Amino acid sequence: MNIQGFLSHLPLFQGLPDEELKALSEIAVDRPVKAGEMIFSDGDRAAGLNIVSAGRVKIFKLSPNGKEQILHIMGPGEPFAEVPVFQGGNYPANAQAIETGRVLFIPRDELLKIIRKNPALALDMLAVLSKRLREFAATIENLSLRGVPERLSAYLLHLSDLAGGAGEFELDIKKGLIANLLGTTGESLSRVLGKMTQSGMIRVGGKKITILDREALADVAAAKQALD
Amino acid sequence: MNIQGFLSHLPLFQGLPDEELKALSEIAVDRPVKAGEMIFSDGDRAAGLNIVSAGRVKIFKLSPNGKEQILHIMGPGEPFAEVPVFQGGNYPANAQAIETGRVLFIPRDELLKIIRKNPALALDMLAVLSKRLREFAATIENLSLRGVPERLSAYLLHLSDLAGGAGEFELDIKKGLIANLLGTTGESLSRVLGKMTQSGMIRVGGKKITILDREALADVAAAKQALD
DNA sequence: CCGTTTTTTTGATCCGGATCAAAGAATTCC
DNA sequence: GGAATTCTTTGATCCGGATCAAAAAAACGG
Repeated sequence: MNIQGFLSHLPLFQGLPDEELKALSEIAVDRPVKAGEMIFSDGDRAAGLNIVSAGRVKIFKLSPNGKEQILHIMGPGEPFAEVPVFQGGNYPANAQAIETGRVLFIPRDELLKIIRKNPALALDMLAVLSKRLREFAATIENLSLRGVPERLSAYLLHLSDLAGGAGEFELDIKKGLIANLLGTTGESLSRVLGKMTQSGMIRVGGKKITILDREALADVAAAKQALD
Repeated sequence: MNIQGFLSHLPLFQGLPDEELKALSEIAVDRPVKAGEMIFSDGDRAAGLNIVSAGRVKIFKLSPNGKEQILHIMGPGEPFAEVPVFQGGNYPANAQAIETGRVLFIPRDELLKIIRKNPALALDMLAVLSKRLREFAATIENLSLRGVPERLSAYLLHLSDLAGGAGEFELDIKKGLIANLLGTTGESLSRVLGKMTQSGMIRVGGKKITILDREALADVAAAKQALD
């Protein structure tokens, strides 16, 4: 498919003149990635902006002993690794495809050139980074100040919201990944889901989650009510 | 003192034409804050950018039961609360003066207007936000993947670096605050400092820290060596 | 400078959640 | 569609670090 067409639909590039889009699309490279393939590693020298064009990508940190903390899971249309574009230096985390897909790459210099000429694009990028900062602040708050039950119930409520407030929805990724995203382990996640089921807040059937008592779940998320 | 002069020395506003600086300084408000005074609270509607002009300010999150996680400690010349400038909405955390000082405030609309006209300023802001994202990513990594001894030794080595690599330096803030910045408690911090002293890595005299075995401390920071 | 308040240290205990191990489900892939 | 791999659950145990309590040390204010 056509790169320029793809770029023109991204929120990030709204309002960018066609000629700039064309310039971008001519230097952009859209490469296929296989599920499990590393896209870059923490500390690698960074040369530009990446955008998921198909599939999904996880951005994560690893501990010396192999524990993983996922920072983001990016889907089609989402840019990642913006930081080194504006700061130079190297990638601050690892990126790996969790599904077979494609990743588009735009070299740093070209992008900066176009940003310098288009203040609107600069403001869009500022908004993107601001959004990431808010998400990171929430993650820090979760890790430091909240327990696993709080984080998980908030996550489930969030998924429900994404599904239009539906009482029934599918987990978007496998449970082990959710655990690493929430800063816990698969085992703990499984146990907490079990407790939520026992206390009648949810029903779990494989990847399908049914919220039975949204009120109670919200109370757990807000630490107003303990599980168990 | 003169606001325009102050602004003109900030890295953020380097290269901004005098006329723009003048415009900014005319709408900026520099107000005194007392030690312990709240500057804004999490969730407050945000109306502009803040910059510490004297003293120090802590940016932090609170848990329902009062535990505090410090996100940043900002000193003179450092901007804070940039996020809502580009995203709108409300402040994502609390800000409180930890020393008597002054805080300068620039209304959002004016700042945006000037950024739109000055791409260089936009790129500077992008670099500032990128730096914050790197710091947050490091904080998430610390909280999720590293223990208190790792975080504390890295923090001490960092302070030593700031002091030009000196083997002896002063803690810049009181120990309870360091604990909250590292995501732990005063008690735990005290115990870890005790162990580091026992094993001969450092000497502690009130706020004065002497690094006796930098090598060992670096190994603890990298989780290559356990304490105890 | 002395009494008061705030910080820091030390000790004892407790708890959430990680880890280890193994069984049970669900996917994947010829 | 059946064997193999990968995920998830469940059970038992362990450990880092929080919490509670109280003493000791510093910092502060009059």
